[in-house]
Amino acid sequence: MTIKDLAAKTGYAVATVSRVLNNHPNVSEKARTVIMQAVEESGFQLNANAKQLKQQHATSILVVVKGTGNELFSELVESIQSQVAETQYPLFVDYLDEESNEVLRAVQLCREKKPLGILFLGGSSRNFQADFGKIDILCVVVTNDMSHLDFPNLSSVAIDDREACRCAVDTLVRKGHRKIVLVGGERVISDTGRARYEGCLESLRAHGIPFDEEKDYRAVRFSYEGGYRGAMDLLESGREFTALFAAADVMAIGAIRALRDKGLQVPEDISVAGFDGLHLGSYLVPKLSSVAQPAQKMGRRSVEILLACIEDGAAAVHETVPFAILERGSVAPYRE
Amino acid sequence: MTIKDLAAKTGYAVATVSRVLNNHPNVSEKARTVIMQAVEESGFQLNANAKQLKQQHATSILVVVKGTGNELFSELVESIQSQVAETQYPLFVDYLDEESNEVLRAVQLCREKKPLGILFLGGSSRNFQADFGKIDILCVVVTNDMSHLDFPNLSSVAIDDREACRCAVDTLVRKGHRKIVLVGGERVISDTGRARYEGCLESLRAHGIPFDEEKDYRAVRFSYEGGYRGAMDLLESGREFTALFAAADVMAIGAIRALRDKGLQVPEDISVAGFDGLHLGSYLVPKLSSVAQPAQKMGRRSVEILLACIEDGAAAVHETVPFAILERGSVAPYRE
DNA sequence: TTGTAGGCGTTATCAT
DNA sequence: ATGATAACGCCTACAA
Repeated sequence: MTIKDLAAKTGYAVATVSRVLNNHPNVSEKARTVIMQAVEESGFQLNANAKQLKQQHATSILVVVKGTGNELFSELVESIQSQVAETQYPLFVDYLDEESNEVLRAVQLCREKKPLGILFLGGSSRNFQADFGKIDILCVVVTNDMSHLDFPNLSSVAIDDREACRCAVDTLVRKGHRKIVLVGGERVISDTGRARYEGCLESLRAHGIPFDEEKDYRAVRFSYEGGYRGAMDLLESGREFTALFAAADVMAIGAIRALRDKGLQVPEDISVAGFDGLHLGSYLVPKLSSVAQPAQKMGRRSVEILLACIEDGAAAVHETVPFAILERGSVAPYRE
Repeated sequence: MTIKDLAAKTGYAVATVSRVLNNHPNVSEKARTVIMQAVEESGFQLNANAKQLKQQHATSILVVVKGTGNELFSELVESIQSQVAETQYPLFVDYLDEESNEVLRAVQLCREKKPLGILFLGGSSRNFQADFGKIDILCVVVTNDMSHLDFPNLSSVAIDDREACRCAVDTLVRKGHRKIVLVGGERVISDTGRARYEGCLESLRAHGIPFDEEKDYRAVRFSYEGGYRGAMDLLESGREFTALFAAADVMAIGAIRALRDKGLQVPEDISVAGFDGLHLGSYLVPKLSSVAQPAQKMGRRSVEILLACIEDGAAAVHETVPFAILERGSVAPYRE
């Protein structure tokens, strides 16, 4: 079934059928009615390949997600999906593992699908620096700030990771903790890892709390296993501490498991705080103290920004959204 | 850049260029070398739209995932991705929310992308019954058994949910529990919900343990919140029990939170077991007893089956893969 | 082994 | 307001 068949069936020309199908002006009420009815009856659908071949680009929006099985990204995807569903644009989601280069992947996807725009969930500024020049469509990266990059077609929306970590560690200090250790990301590789590390250090420094990178920090992967290993390593190094801050909730969960495996109670013996504010955290025992990234809001804003750029030619923006400190059961005041 | 440009550049005709690009026979070594080099240089890529428009179908494989943020499915997707990456076929992943009709979505995707085959992660037999007839390409559903459906182009690979639940409840009984309550899925809507429920009942019945659906069962959504509500409801009904079986790990996690909110300890006061065997479970405190679905294996088999059907014209099969009972800390022997 | 040419389903330009 | 028709980039008989 093609528009040719539809034309034959209704007695109109293909051009008219095409006009109706695309809501173009300059079609009589009558033609519209007749043709639409034929469309209903036959369940006809335009051939996307032919359409895109002709138009040289799709009307779709792409989401490139870096890392499968990331709960924060899942929430983000859901938010984005419901947001985009209200528009006319089809949405495609593409998942890569954490190690892949999201920008190179996007370059490829652009050639293949010629989408209107791309939403990146996560991304490394190193990759963008190197290869984003090859991309000429509108993009926004969510979750990582890219304001230092200055591409005219690249926006970003994120929380201030550094500031958020500063606040998170502040709460630990405010509760009396002075021996604090950190489990975080690889600072050289991960922008997020670096920003969060620096935020933590700022707080520590501001409070005059000594910190020895060698002894008090472990760089691991953003996973349960990473958190477990990092904490275990710290524990077995013999370093003493009363609080552990993990740069992600999944790491915090792994760390708690490690503490328990060493016979320590959370938060009685050691306080633990995480980062991300996953829903999961509020179901754990004890509930996980964390820093909430507003997934709903970030998803919504990223779509709004992208659409503004696409539809109204708005300029790229770099938006910082507010985080929230979640003080819950896994952190207790320090007591002798 | 098109094959026409490539033809002009190399002095060959478009047909020859096309042949080289598609690995057709009947091209001279020389032509192949010259053209491939030009391709390398220019970074040329075929226009998928034109190709598919012409061929009337793509060479891609589609994964339709029912439910975002499902850790088991994430593991499955990863397994499938790495498996398919070794082949020539491009892979596309499409996510729907739990309520959408995956078959209707697939019908639409077939029209749009004309893929070679589809892998369904999750799916309701009701939807397949109603609309799978409209799909004429090869499919396999993973995680749900579809052997009762008898479509010649539909395979499935799954564990035996019923038997797995029977075994899981058996272990509870073997540990002395006689007052067991269940939090599961909506049996009318969800095949999985029903199969698991029935498996539990079989075990209970076999051991002569009384069970009152009204009082001992709560049907909820497959989520933390669902598990929380289900358990809370049971708790507040005043029903006495020593063990709770949840038809999914996420439900079990929610249930444990509810128990703790009521001042009960797991497993000291109440034992809890879940289902799915998520990695997360082994990091929780206490570690979650569960039934492991072999994500790696299911992913691998589903791809193997699909490729066998596509490439060798193999017949549809319905495969049952083994599950494993994970006995861990959240279940304790019953003691007076 | 290589080249020529028609057509896949659609949109858009130009007439009418 | 409607119709005829030329592309879009590719594949594939068919011809050479």
